[in-house]
Amino acid sequence: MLDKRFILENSELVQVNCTNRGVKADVARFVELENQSRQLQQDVEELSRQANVVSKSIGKAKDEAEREQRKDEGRRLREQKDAQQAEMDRIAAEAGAIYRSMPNLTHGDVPVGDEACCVELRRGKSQVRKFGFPVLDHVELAQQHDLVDFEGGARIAGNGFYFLKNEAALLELALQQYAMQLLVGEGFTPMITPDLARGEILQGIGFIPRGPETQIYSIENQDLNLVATAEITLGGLYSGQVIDAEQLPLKICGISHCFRTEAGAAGRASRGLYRVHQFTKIEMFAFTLPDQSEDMHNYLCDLECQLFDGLDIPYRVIDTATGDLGGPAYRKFDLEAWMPGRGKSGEFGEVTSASNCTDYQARRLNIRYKVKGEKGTKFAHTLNGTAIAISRAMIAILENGQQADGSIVIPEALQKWVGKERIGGTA
RNA sequence: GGACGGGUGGCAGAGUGGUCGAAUGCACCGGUCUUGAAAACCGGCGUGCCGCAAGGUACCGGGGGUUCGAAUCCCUCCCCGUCCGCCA
Repeated sequence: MLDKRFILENSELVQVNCTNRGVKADVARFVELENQSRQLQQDVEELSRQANVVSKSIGKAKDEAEREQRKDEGRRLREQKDAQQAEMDRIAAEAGAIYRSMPNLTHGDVPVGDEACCVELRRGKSQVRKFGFPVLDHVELAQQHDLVDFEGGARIAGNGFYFLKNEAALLELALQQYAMQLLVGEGFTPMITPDLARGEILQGIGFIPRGPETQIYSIENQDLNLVATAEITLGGLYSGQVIDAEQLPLKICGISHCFRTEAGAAGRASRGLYRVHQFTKIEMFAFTLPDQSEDMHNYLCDLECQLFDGLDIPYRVIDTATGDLGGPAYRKFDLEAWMPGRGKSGEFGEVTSASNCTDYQARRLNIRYKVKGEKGTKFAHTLNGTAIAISRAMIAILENGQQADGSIVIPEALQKWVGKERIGGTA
């Protein structure tokens, strides 16, 4: 959420930002309602004050008659207050709906426009390979080497679920180790998080549990939801907390399973492991002071590059355009890995994303920091970035590693955990 | 899952219907004393919102209720502890 005072003082700017980001929010209407609500708030407080004065005088009343008369007066004042309050609540509810729909502000360098306007910032170290043989996609490779059981997954949980098998199962664990080791070395606190979270936490991060549009699986009869990312649990971990400023920036990385209904998504682009209902993800999360978040954002992106360079996977980094940004993000960098088997002759496919959410999530989740010796508290900045989303990384590894003899070379960095250099072949 | 006991400021902990945003201690900040430090003493010290300010208002785990008035009484949910049951 944005700072309300900022919206009131910069309503045109906020309206333009909403438009750029493809959000229909009537900022002028919000300002009108907010001003009305504030006026009513003052009236309510004045009536409360009067009623409080009356209440306090009752204890000191000299006789029963006076007490009764004061009680009547108090009752009358509280009734007036309640009426004003009801009016205020009604207006505040309408204002709140608009307020909650407003996306975060946007970094000045972010390209304005839709997906086509996204800007490529850089490329990874590894070059896109030229294959001297017919390229297979990861589904075919997995079938050849018995790595993924899609039919079994469908039988027990439905389309979009799968069993990782043989080297693929070992690859998942290897990728977890690989990412966690690197991040721990960078000073991140490693965590394994709950896979379920309360609705309130999901909403604070910016997800909408339940309802017709939801991407979230929910537990029946309980306020629990399967998480779509560890961003939810890691960000939620500090909800309602006040952090000492000296402790910032705070860097944590967490492994969770991620569950997504992916309603409406289908087709060749989501074949195989690309768009699934469950996968494992290692996520980076950071809490920072406001003036640290931009550097942290670049740092998280650098780490993602380091991770994929270390796997010898070609990729490009994209500065996501305004129309493609989610509500909480101030700026978002995506890593798109080269997937040789994707599309007609290979395509880039999103494997990670790093977002700077500035104080947008912190305001919703009430995550603040306090500077020693200074009065009051301020909202921290939050950032999140994918370290490794296993299923997508798996696609890139299998497809980029395939050889003319049908074997698949395992990236050197993972070999010690998988226990071999290649999958299949004569070696 | 069942029974009981709890949830109060950074921490500990008093407060069971009004004079309570809340005693006291510790921690923290400023000062006196001291060559310096410690100790001692003096003063300050929660958060949000409205307001230039004075001040007002709200907040004692969350939500709702009773009452002129709720940290205090009632309902409900969440969490923590102890015991019992079950169990990787």
